[in-house]
Amino acid sequence: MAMTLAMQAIKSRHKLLGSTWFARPALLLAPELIGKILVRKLPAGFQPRGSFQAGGSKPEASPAGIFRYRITEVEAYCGVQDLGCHASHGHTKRTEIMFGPAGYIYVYLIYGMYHCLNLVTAKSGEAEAVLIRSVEPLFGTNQKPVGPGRLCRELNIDNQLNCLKLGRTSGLWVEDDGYKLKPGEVCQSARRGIDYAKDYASKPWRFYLSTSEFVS
DNA sequence: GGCTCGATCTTG
DNA sequence: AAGATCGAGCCC
Repeated sequence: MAMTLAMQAIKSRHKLLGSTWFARPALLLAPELIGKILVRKLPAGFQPRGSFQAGGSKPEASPAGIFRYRITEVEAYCGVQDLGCHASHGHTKRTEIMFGPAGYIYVYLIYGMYHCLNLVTAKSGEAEAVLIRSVEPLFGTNQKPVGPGRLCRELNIDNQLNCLKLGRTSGLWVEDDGYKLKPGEVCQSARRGIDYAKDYASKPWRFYLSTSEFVS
């Protein structure tokens, strides 16, 4: 399919968000990630399982293999003092990436069968990250990649991406297309699945788009 | 080396 | 409501 002028215009407005953008506290960054675009470049032959060409039933054949998703739900994990954060146990092999500079990918295996995608934020030594919980596909699809485990399965995200830097090289990055949220559209709640985190379990550090169906 | 448990999802 | 499934973290 030929690239139209309108498509190019929209594409050129997309701004790749780099390390500097991510080098802020997770609590500030998490709500700002809502409405941004998660971009996944899949290897040749791979594609999201439910994708299809708009108006048809055939799988989408994107030559570039690039798929975009609006981020609809995230959680902030805020360093060693946050008992819900993996880094609360200090420097370990698994959490070392969180102590590093912002803009890196932290993927871990959960329950032996699912992966969770996190983006490292804040400055080196702070061990903060944002968990991407749900996204809304910006292309035709039958799948609803709702929930962190299903999201990673849909986007083919696993340990191979762990510790890589966000960007075209790793095949995973974040863009800002200028999409503006309405005031009050981002809601907050307690984070999921961290009952063990004592007084941090009830912190309202989950952020989600109240107007989206793509929320877990 | 062995034990425990989890930032989940599916099935019944 | 419970099972799948495996590696990190921790304690021998």
